[in-house]
Amino acid sequence: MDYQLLAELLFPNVKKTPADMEKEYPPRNLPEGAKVTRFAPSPTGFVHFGGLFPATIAERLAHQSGGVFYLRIEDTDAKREVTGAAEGLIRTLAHYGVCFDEGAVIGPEGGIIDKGAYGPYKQSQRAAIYHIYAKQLVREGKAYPVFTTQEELDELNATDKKAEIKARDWENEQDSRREEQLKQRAFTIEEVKENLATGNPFVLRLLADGNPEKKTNFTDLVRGNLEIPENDEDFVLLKSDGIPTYHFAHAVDDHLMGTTHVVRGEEWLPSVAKHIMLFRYLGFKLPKYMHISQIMRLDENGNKKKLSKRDMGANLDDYSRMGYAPECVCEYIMTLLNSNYEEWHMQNPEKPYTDFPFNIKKMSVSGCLFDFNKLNDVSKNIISRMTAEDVYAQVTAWATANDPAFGALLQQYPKMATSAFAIGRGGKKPRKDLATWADAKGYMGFFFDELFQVEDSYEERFAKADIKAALSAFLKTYDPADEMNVWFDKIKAVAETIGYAADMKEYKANPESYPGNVADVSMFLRVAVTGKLNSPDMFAVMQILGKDRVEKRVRAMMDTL
RNA sequence: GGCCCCUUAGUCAAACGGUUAAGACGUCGCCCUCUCACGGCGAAGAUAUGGGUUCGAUUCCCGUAGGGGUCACCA
Repeated sequence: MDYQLLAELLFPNVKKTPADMEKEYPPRNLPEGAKVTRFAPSPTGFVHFGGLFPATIAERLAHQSGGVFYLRIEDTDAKREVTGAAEGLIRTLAHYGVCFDEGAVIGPEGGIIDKGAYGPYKQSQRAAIYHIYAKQLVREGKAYPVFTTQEELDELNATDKKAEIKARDWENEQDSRREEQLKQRAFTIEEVKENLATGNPFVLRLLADGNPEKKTNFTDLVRGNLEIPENDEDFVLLKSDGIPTYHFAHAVDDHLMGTTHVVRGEEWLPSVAKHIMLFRYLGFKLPKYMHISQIMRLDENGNKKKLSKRDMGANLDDYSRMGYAPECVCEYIMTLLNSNYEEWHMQNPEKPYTDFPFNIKKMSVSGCLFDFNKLNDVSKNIISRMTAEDVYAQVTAWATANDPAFGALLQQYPKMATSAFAIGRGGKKPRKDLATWADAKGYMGFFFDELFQVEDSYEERFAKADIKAALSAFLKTYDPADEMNVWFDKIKAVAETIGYAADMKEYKANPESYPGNVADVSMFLRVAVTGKLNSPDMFAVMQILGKDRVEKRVRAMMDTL
């Protein structure tokens, strides 16, 4: 077989050589030890929560080492591409603090443009580059074409690949596949000419020289030394539309763009043998690989399952909608990525997570389960350390987008709302009431007359007459100018006037001697004023609500008794 | 089904041959307390399993089971 001729027949328009490309993409001028990493999503929809893991790791590795972190859009499958997905993806990642030094960015008029000298960063714009290497492989007898007629191709495209794969008979597949492969390898130049003349499309396949009985050693930075069988599959390099598959694009792009560390999901682990072979065929240096475990969820049988598209919390944007602050999600991810993060954070509570010395060696190999409890805990801690002004601003921004009526109230009464958020804030032991901005409404919505309603009711063991008497007595002595101690002494006095214990210790010593105590009286007031059995400090609440509101609500409650 | 990866409490995880097997979240109890939240103290709760190697195994090796991934002209 004349491979030189074959290469010319297949790629008549390709004039450049790999050597030309090396000149166009010179090695990066970076300090010793600097890592070049990338995030390379395909624009098929939203950013998956699981995608934030490799993205965060890649970002940390690059920026901690003084290297480069870039974004490459892997849009090689036109069928699955969703318009606008790439832009959405960039925006979402930026929201989570994942920012790129180079690569695809949103242009001034929208759309994706390039930034950096190693582009284009959209694979659909790199077809000519891939063809240079494809031609080279053909020339060296390492790749060959397989033709199909247009009708066959249409038929192929019409089938549901996913369903087809599921229905496959794996047990008997092996031999027939091998046979088919050998048949496809045997062809003549004349046949190629004929096919080209009739305009039949072809895919370019790699001529695999591996023996799956033999194992290659491979070192993964998180998983350690692995033994993997050599590749013997003539996998597709170029699809019939001339666009490369992931494998081929990965090799060419990561080589040309100077990627030193490939961070990707563990679903790529079985493909590593293919990549090792491809890099060898192309004469490229193999980058270092890190295969990250998937994030899991629990299915209805209690088994771990990959967090998939449909699942709650799979879409990163869901967290914004649920009212989680991005830094809370990021910090939660850090706790999963490096288990010593929490310890570090306790010692450095004021430092941002980007100051944490992220360490590959501390990464866990097994896939972890998503835990909302932990996220909420992390989140409550972060929010508890924010100022009331910040909380007000964030809650207002969230509510304006997600709960407009509530948002409008927050904007209408900024002072009252901020004061409400200030209760128990600051100091060594701040309250931890909010895990999400969405929690705010339930926590302090009662401050607004527009939202106030009596949600909880009194226990039946309390005589309505007692409650009414207590509320009435309270109104007689209530003075908003009182200090807290004076205020509370008055509550105690109210308790006494209706025969309830004013002193809790005394009450606990002889609970049977009293129908109730001062805590119960406080509860009568609390329900009247906040509509709930639980609320922040009553004194602070009344201070913020003001005399008119307090009295109005207490009177309204008395009318219902 | 083949191949690959994984396996310490409900969850996330320390312990890189010798510990009473850390810690955090969650759960429960007690204390503080005008409720809740916070905080303090405490409790329950784990090395999947069977064999080796070793004076000694959570740790090393082999088998078994379970879980996950993958086997496209998808990434």
